[in-house]
Amino acid sequence: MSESTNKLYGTVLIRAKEILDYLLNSETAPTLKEISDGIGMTKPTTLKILTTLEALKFVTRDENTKAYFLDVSLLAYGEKASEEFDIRSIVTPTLSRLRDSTGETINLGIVNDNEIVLLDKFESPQSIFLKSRIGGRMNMYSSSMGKAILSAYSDTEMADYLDHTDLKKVTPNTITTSDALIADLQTTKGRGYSVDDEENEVDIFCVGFVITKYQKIYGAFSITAPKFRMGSEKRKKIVQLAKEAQKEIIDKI
Amino acid sequence: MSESTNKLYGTVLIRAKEILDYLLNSETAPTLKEISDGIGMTKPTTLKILTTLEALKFVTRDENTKAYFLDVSLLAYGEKASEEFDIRSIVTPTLSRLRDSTGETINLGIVNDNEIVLLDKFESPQSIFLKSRIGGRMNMYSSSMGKAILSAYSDTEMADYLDHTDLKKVTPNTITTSDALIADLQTTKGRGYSVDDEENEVDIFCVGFVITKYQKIYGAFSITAPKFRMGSEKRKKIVQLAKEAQKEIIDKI
DNA sequence: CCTTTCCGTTTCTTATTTAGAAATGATAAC
DNA sequence: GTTATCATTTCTAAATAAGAAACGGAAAGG
Repeated sequence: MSESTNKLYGTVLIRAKEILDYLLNSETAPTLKEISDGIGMTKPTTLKILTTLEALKFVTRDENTKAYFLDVSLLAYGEKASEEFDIRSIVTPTLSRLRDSTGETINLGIVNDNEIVLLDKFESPQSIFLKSRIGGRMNMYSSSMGKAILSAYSDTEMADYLDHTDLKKVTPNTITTSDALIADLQTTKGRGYSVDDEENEVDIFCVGFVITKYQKIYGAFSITAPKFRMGSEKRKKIVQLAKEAQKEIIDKI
Repeated sequence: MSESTNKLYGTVLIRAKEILDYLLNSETAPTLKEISDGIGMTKPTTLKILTTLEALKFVTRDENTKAYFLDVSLLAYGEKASEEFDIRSIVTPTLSRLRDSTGETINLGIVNDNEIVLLDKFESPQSIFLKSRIGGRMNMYSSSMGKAILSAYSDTEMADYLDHTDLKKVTPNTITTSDALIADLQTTKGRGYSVDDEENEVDIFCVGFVITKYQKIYGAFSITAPKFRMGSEKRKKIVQLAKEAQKEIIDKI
């Protein structure tokens, strides 16, 4: 999974990223000690990096509790980055209507570094899963958006993907062998959409649709719901609506 | 405007941020030379930092053109950061309805480091301004959201704000003296909303409403439109709708 | 009210890392 | 096929970083 073991320039930069990632994955704002313990750096070093990160507006510190958290200044970078792939402006009206017509949550994702990055979501009024966050990542092999995209991959691309990926179990239903995955993708291709039946998260059922035109893969969208709300009648209806949405989107590209 | 001139730790980190900012403000993906010239660093140093940033998934490089751009991985940090101020979940349904009832673009902003950061926007179907981007920043003194918030500041807070801010002209209409600004804020307070009459961007007229409860200021929202669509009749109607939205939001906090 | 403990912060010095001039490749332009 | 332009590598003096240790200050415990 890694090629060049050349030592990287910018030790401080690498450590700073470790800190940012630690903050990203913290439920509550951590203190210096928590951070330095958490990543195994000494307190002085951690403090110095944090102080600089604060001066650069990457993190903020609560003066009272002395706890650190990510600064909203970071928003700008991510938004700019996602503009490059501006599927969003094309896709938003359609997916927003699809949310209304299905009553379920719609996700929009793109591939980044062999994973799916959640680019946008259109939440159903009845949903209260905050599990996923814009910018969040998930496996391709265990998610409906990922499998929708994989089903559009060439053999070479697929081989390369498998080469760089461990099919680790995420839930009891996760597909963990290349053969099973390839078979599933074959079915997906025939059916025109992918199915994630509690493979990424227990109790959650998704169907995924790839956004592709003239061989180019732009991304995928999915409809997510708790399994009990995805009986076969409902699912049939949702798939129907989603296929129309997919067609509409592809026409607009 | 700066207090401690203590030298900062983490030279590379500071330079890395310069590069990220350069990418943030580039219209098109720049090459190594453009970046190094643009920020006045030597090519070897710039290249080394960029290589590390690429390894850390902060930037991506187009293999063909060798141009760099920000990586979507950055999305996650900003989104996490903005969760801290989760006005958004409270405010979204109301503002989205306000967009529909007014037919104009609604912005949601918070204060960060004496500036307004655009946290979300609800775009009118008829709008094609891409001027503003989520995460983008604007002056408090020249924007309706900023002035709405300033009008809720105490005298001490206001003095501190003025102390840290240069009232620079952004457009011919920008307010550039403390006295004029204070007078405008007085009017704003009486009226219950702020007005930005081409003070931040020519041809653009906005009204701004602060979101505050029990002395705490959560943020502000604004309605933005090209000036020709903001005649006094329309404006009256919009203000009416917005005041209802403001009330509804504050009740939900 | 004193003692202890627990963090955050500062100091200091060796070891590591960096910065950039110069040289070298690679590619495109002429 | 020569030149120009940009990307990349090499190398080493000079700048920076890392962490042990000591310090400070606030809160907890007796």
